[in-house]
Amino acid sequence: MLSKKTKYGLKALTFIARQEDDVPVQVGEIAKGEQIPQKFLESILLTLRKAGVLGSKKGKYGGYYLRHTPAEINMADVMRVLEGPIAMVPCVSLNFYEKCDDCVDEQECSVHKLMIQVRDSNLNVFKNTTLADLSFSE
Amino acid sequence: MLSKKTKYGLKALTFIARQEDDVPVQVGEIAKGEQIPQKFLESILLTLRKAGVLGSKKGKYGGYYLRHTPAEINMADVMRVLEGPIAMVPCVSLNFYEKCDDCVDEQECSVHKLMIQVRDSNLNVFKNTTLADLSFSE
DNA sequence: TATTATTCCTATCGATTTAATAGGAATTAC
DNA sequence: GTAATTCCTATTAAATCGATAGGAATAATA
Repeated sequence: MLSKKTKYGLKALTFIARQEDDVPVQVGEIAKGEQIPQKFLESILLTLRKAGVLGSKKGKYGGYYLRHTPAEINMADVMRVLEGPIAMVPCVSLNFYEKCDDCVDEQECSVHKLMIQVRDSNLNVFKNTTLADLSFSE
Repeated sequence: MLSKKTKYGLKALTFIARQEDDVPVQVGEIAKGEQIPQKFLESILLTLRKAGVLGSKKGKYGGYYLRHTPAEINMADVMRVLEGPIAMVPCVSLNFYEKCDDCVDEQECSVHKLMIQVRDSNLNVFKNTTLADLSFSE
């Protein structure tokens, strides 16, 4: 299951990407527009900012803005920030690899074999989908 | 993350598929061979039996066996039994569709767009991978 | 028929994760 | 100096996960 955190995060990014103006978008505005609990959204946007996806302006009339153009923001990066590793098991993760305790021969492990394929297939989707693809009708 | 339930279930299926003989395989044997808590494995194999993937023989010298040949068992079916719906959100699930509460226009929803692609890509992998692919070296 | 070994079933438990809330500090525009 | 906003930390309630416990039902075999 996709976490609410990721769902909200994606919606918020889309909301910001769809803004015409160049002024920062406020959390309250996004929360209202996308039906997201404001305090929860605050923490999510904070995470995205710390990861370098969003920038922020503090104080009155502050808010969040994209650090790059929507077409430059790919879902592999975003998903890693919001949802964690793309691989379903650590033993096939490119960025967070960990050996299984139990597994004797990784190459012979059926789970490993299957999850390698799932990882590749998902990575392909995420890498080739940008925030622009999600934000604008084609 | 892949649940332990699914991981153990896949390993157990592979273990059974690799058996030469035609005699039922006992839970204890699989648990020992694959380092899986026996009681936990019991409940998993029960689930697989109720779903029609495995058959069982009760009583002394009983155990579990595949209801079909490994080449006939595809991962889409197995994953749905063990891990639940393949889609990451109900609004893109083919077998368990549910409308989002919040979402006004499904076609315009960024999450929807992305998750459709993920579903298709995963489904493609799962449908085209059989237990035989996972169980035997090529 | 008694014994033994196995699947089958239900219930429970502890730990972890998730989703959300609370309260206020720090910062900035005006 | 005031109002509005992001930023930070802590807490909580509910759900899920992984595992365990105990025993009923069933079947082989001596």
